[in-house]
Amino acid sequence: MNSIGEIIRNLRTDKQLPLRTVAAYLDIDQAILSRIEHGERKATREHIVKLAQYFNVPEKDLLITWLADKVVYEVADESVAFEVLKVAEEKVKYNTIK
Amino acid sequence: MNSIGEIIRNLRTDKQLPLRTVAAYLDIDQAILSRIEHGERKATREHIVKLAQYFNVPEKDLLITWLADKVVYEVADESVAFEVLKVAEEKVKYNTIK
DNA sequence: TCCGTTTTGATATTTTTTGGCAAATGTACA
DNA sequence: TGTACATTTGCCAAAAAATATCAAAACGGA
Repeated sequence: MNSIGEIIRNLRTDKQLPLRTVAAYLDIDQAILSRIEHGERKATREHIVKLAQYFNVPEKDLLITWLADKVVYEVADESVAFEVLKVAEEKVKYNTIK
Repeated sequence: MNSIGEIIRNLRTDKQLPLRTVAAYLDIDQAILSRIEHGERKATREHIVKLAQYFNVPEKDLLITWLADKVVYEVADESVAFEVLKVAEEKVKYNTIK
């Protein structure tokens, strides 16, 4: 169960690219990309989209992981985390029907 | 499937209390409470805790609804919303084991 | 040790969140 | 309609959080 940061790092290191190169492509400081890979910063949606293109992986997959991480971040440290997600699911279902 | 705002409003109107009174208890402007009830503002965790005490309802229930709304807000408008929540669930499970 | 890469600290900047005030609007009722 | 009270809304200010930048420190292989 990899975090979005771990996935990005794997994609990058598999191609043996330095932070500098990928960061340049994203037009951000390499320090930021380093922090994103470590989960200390959140990537933006644009970053995710660009990375999917850059590494030629399905954008959808990357977006799902990215969003899931954001959701987990919201409920982390909550003892009721699981219940919250269940309720959220019902709400999403309900909203899509309407 | 009521939103946290609707629940708060129901609790308040059931007791026939004006915004002013409840807002004073929360130590916020009544305008803010009005917006919270309409979902235009997010309540803080403290607000939720105080409201549970004030209306004598289980804090846990209110917190779950509050958090679920926040989660739904994160993934709303996402076609992959449901998948995101499923992935988030697995991540939460995985984290609690660790 | 040297060199390229990565991480981290300090700080600046921007964005988001939160709140307050006052005016406008709504509502019930004499 | 007029009045009293409740609610909503627009606009702005303050506080908090997120984000970016730079430079220096730390790391790791040759």
